[in-house]
Amino acid sequence: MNMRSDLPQLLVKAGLTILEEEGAEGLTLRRIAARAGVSHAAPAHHFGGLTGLKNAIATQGFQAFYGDLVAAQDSLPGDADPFQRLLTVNLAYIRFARRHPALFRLMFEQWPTQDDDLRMTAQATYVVLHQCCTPLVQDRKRAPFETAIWAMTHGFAMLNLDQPYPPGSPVQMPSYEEALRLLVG
Amino acid sequence: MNMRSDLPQLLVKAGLTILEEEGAEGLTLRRIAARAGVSHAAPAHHFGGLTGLKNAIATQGFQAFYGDLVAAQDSLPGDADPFQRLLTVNLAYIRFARRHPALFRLMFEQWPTQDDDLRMTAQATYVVLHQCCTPLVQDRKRAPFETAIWAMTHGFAMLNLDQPYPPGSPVQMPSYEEALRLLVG
DNA sequence: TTACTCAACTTGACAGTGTAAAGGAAATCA
DNA sequence: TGATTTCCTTTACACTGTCAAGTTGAGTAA
Repeated sequence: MNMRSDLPQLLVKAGLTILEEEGAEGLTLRRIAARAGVSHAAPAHHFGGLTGLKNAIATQGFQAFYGDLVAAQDSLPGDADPFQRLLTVNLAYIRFARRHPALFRLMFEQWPTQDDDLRMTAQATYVVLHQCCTPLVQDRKRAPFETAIWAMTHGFAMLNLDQPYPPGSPVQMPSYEEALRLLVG
Repeated sequence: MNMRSDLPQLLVKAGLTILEEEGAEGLTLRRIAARAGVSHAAPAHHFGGLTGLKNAIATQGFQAFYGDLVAAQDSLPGDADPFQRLLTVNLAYIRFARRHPALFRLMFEQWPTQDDDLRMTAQATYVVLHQCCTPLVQDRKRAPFETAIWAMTHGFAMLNLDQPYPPGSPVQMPSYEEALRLLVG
């Protein structure tokens, strides 16, 4: 083990910081390395290249994402109304996207990959949504119902990424609850 | 007017071709210029820089997108079932995204911009969806209903961009009809 | 015709980018 | 001790966007 305890983790963290502060354009091997205080070739050594580092950053992003969703789920009592639980979790989904637009974009750009860590971390996130949907399925078919909810939430998040509060836009945060109600019934 | 009739249009077309053939990574001022047979600084002259050229490409993309949606709408007789009409248009939406994933991503990345051409072209696209939703609103509130449908369709398209046909994924093309049916009733 | 203007490019230079090869330094191992 | 491996640096290279300056050629006015 080297003097600095864990350079890969340090690099991922530097990448996340840059992503928040400067957006996707600033996410550069050399700038990440500079912020971590190492030479520009160090990241490539640990992650194989820019793609590998992006995958690692996306993986960490999905972990934080998962944490937010679980926290939202746990913020309600166990006997809470299933609709309120689903709404709360999905609003956390959308809020994460709005708070970390560059990271959110990166996550779902890197998502289709061979990287097993990234794929499995992303899949773990979906389980939360799946659990929230289950008690609401009722007499519907499970798969299309889940698909509809996930797609609607993800689309809502995507369309609100960079246009946070456009007055005339048909997509606005407050209307998500009504939209979800239309679907769940 | 120069010998070559319309270089800006030629550059946009070259960009679209590169986007289809090589994806977003190939979309470079210099490669676009090379494919159009001009010097590497010519694009910057006409579009002010890479951003301007990307905006122009995205605008053209939205025009093609609009054309696909209108064609889908017109493929049905005037007295067709409103649900079938909405479904047909939305499947065209999703199919466009699947056929041109890199362009689709670019379009919605450049979408939040000051470029009036791009913004207005993109907005024209939404009108098609709006029209298809109208006869299905019934006793619901219009805005959340439209939002729900658009978000679901867009999310579906996004989640199917790069994972075209994953066997186990909860998101699959055939299930969109069922998902839409859940929402429209 | 001649001189001027101006838009449409080209050329050249520059800082910044990812990647790869080679080297070094220090820890680990035999 | 000597050899090896891991971690990282240095160096080099091709490629990128942008900028400034130069070129070209067609129109315009005198």
